[in-house]
Amino acid sequence: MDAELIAAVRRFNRTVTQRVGALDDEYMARGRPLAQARLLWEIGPGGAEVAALRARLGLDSGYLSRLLRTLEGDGLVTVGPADQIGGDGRVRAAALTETGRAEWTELDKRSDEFAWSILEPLPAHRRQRLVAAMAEVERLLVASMVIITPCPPSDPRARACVRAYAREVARRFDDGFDPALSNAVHDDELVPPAGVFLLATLNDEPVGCGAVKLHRDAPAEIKRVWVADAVRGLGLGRRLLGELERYAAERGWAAVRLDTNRNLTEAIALYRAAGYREIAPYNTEHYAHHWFEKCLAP
Amino acid sequence: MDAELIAAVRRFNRTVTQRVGALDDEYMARGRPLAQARLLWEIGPGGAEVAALRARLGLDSGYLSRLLRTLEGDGLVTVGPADQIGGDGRVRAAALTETGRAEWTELDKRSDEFAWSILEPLPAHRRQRLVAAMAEVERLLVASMVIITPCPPSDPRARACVRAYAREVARRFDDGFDPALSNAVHDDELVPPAGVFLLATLNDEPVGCGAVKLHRDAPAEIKRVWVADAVRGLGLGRRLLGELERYAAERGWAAVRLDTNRNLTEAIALYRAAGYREIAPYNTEHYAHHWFEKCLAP
DNA sequence: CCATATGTCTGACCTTAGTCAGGCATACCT
DNA sequence: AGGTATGCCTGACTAAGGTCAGACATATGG
Repeated sequence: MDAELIAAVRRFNRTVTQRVGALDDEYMARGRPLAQARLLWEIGPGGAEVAALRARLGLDSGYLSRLLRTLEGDGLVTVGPADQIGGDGRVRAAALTETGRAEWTELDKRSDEFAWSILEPLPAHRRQRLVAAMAEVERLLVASMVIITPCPPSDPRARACVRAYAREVARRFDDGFDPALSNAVHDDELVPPAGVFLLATLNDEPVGCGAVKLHRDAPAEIKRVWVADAVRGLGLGRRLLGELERYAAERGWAAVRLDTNRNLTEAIALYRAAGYREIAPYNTEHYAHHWFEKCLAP
Repeated sequence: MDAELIAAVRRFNRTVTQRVGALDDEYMARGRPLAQARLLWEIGPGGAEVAALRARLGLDSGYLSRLLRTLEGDGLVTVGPADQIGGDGRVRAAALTETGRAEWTELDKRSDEFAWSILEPLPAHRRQRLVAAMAEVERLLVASMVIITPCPPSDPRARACVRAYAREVARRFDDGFDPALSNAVHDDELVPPAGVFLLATLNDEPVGCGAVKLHRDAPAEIKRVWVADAVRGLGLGRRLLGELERYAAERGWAAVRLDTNRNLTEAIALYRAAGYREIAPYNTEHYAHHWFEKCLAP
């Protein structure tokens, strides 16, 4: 059965990604070297910083620089200091010239044409089905591309997640969210062996997090489970929860618990579905309305 | 609305074909140049003729030859005369050596691993959904990659289709199929301006056909609509029928008709669904039980 | 103000992918 | 038998993609 699933994925990789990918590249390139076309596309009408381009395209710094010089030579692009107020004087940004913008528009048009060439031979109802299936594949692949790793809570990406988490609860709690009123969590409580902070990333972008504190002589406590809007509904919350539970269980904790606010309804549903049962308050968290516990025994 | 469909296809191309395709290549290559890895894979444990490899991989004859020399030099492949009985002495075939077979097995394993790395992060029900959606995308993309073009009926690919058609009806008619008992169709009746033969190909492989005779002072007549097993259920029959009707309509014919055997139930269903109505016999075809006609007025 | 890190750039270099023209042997046609 | 087509091969060549070591200017931390 697993073998069948694997065979299906392989068939898909072969016929879809290889063939469609190659055709897409051809459409994109239109005579120009592919790397240049991709770069031009990535710069886009709004321009982009050189470092961002390097990260997005995964290119060597020297190689990218050379590609930019070529596009500059062809009059498609200008590279200059990225004059953001108070910005770093070393950082430079690429922008499209008039010609470059025209070229970009042409690429955009060709990309549309290619997409249409896939849809066009099909009757309307099959088009709908194809698009629906593509969207499903895309969503699930994105879900499978999310990577969860332990990460120090002081890491900038971890901080960004926690800030996003705070912003969200401030928006959703009935009375906003004032960190001073809430039980604080210190960084060192989320660093082994006291606990752990897990970061979820998609293409190196942080998209979710979760933490667990391993209390001495008490159940472990789960904190700060958060999932970015863009990747909700993909089961990431469930995965984070599972990883946190596993972390505690492997280190000998027999139960985990957590508190939550009544407005976080999806979170509450998630906890129930994951086998948590509601218990009496075990702390005095100002913003909590529900307390849950789950037994980790095997 | 069309724009939305196009946007969805573009998103799919970008995240799925680009990203997964690139990863797949990386897995495949494992240090070796990608072209070599692909070639090794394509040769396979059973070996392959050089010409077949060239066709499948779309490589230049000189380039392929050089790649084979490299693999030979690495002790992975042997190239020798393709000793099929009574075969062409110029044709040569590549086969894997012991080492080559081991390498091939390794590639196979890695391909499995890659597929599993996509499935693994997902819970079982999402895995099922992903595989189902992939299969759907694959089927519909295959459908959209079939190309229909006019083709002389004497073309070897056209002949192959007609032979496959004859084999199939011989198998399915109650009393077999003896061409001598059936109304013959001459090649020149299916060449413009007397008529046309349409060939459907998928990656240059013939996968279906259909023809129409433009009778003087009578409705056009559709013949030999056939679709290969591998691509049934993708709407190709309907597409062929549509193209044939269009061909006749554009040249001024107001109706098309055709005859068929009672055992070809899907064909009969197709004709009815496409707007054909059953009429009285208009010929004395020995194998026909039903006669259909469709009005082409706009 | 110094030492060190970072962002971008240039020059030198290499591999891979691919094209093209012609060569040689075998097959096919008349 | 001779002429032409075909299948595979070699040699010569080019472009594209990519790596690496520094150079240079601007931050950043003490």
